[in-house]
Amino acid sequence: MPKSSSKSERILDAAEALFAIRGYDGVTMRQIASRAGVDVALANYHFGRKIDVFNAVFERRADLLNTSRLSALREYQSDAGPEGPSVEQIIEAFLRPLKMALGAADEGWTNYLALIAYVNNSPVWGKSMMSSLFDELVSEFIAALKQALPKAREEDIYWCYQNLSGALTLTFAQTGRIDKLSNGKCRSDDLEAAYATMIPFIAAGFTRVCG
Amino acid sequence: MPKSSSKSERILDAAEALFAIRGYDGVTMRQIASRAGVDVALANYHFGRKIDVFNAVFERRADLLNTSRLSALREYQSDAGPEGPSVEQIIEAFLRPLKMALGAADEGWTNYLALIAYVNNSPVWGKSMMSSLFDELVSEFIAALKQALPKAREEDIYWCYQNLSGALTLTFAQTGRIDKLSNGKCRSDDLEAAYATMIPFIAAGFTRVCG
DNA sequence: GAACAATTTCAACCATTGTTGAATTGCGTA
DNA sequence: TACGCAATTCAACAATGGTTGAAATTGTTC
Repeated sequence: MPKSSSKSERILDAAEALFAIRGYDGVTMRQIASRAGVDVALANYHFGRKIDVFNAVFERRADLLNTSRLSALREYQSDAGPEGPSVEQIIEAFLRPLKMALGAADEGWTNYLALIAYVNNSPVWGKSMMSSLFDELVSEFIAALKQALPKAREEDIYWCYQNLSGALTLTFAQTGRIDKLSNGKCRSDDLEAAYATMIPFIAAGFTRVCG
Repeated sequence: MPKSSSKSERILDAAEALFAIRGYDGVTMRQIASRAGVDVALANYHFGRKIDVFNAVFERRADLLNTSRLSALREYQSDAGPEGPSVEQIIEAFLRPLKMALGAADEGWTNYLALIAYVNNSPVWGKSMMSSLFDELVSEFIAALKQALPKAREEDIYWCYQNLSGALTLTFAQTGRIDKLSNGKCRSDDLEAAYATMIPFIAAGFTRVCG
């Protein structure tokens, strides 16, 4: 909420934070406006209808996230020989930008990732919204995984990717809340630990199923 | 929608199906009543406020699910020696009842699992609602995993469980929708395949991280 | 069958919602 | 300074939301 950012961006920030927590239908235009410190009608003026605000929020950071992930993958690819990067490296490239995003002081990225979790887990728009923005990138990673796991059946790779996607999604959704089960030993927002555990976990799964 | 079931149960069925797809705020009492073929006021009469309808739906099948999962685990435990069941067996016990539920002709269980996915992924009530109904059972499985992985650090087991939970959650959320990415090769509702892949995938992850 | 309770419907209330059109302000430019 | 356009606010509408009290129906008990 720095005063430097424009009102139109403050609206997106507010919408992002609210949608991420309460979902599309759990948020009203008035709540967004109130949090942004603007009039109710302003969101309509800038973006159109409520669903357009939601889409604007969802698309705002997508490109940045995609290029960030892709460049991490490309780095590994140019460092590797003709056999391409390892499974572990590919997974790490897929997760690294997110870790950095969560490490940032700005909590906007945290909210955005929680929003992605909400969308990805939503039976209604889940598939279509995610596909339109992230399929291209995901295909890139799938291709890299195929190369790293030449013996794998294609379906197995997709099922494994779904496991990866699910693990990520739940982690994003819960960042910032304390895990009761572990008596506070694991904080959901301790992304460092989650990240460190997830990479070998997922890589081992891929290797076992597709190796 | 068999006529045999009482109106109060028809309300729960309708609410279950709708909440699972559109979430709590995306469903109106009138939609529930309409789908159940009853008057709007009847849901209030039977259950109280809207949130109480939601809770009633969420709690209705929880016990059955818990006992089903637990008995699968107990079976493996009594068949195993003093070292207890293997990681793979424990995971399988955790998933098997769900597979059976999804194989049932009744689509009520499918809806219920999608609802669990919605709740578990919700930053708002996720942790608290899941804990109140499933923590006891999960602790049982965690204990079994500890025994099967004696060298594991406790936090690692919890982080691995979170990966398992996330993979499951996403699968439940998407049952019935077609996966675009794989060009229809993987149908999200092909639980047989998802199930077959997930067990070795998750087991390998646990073994690698906690072995 | 009468009395009584549980169930179900009917009708309506009031608060809130997304959205809009008109009015107001802010600001760069001729 | 006056004009023009974008940005912003104000006020309000029509629709829909959850909820409720009273009436009507059904079921149970004596």
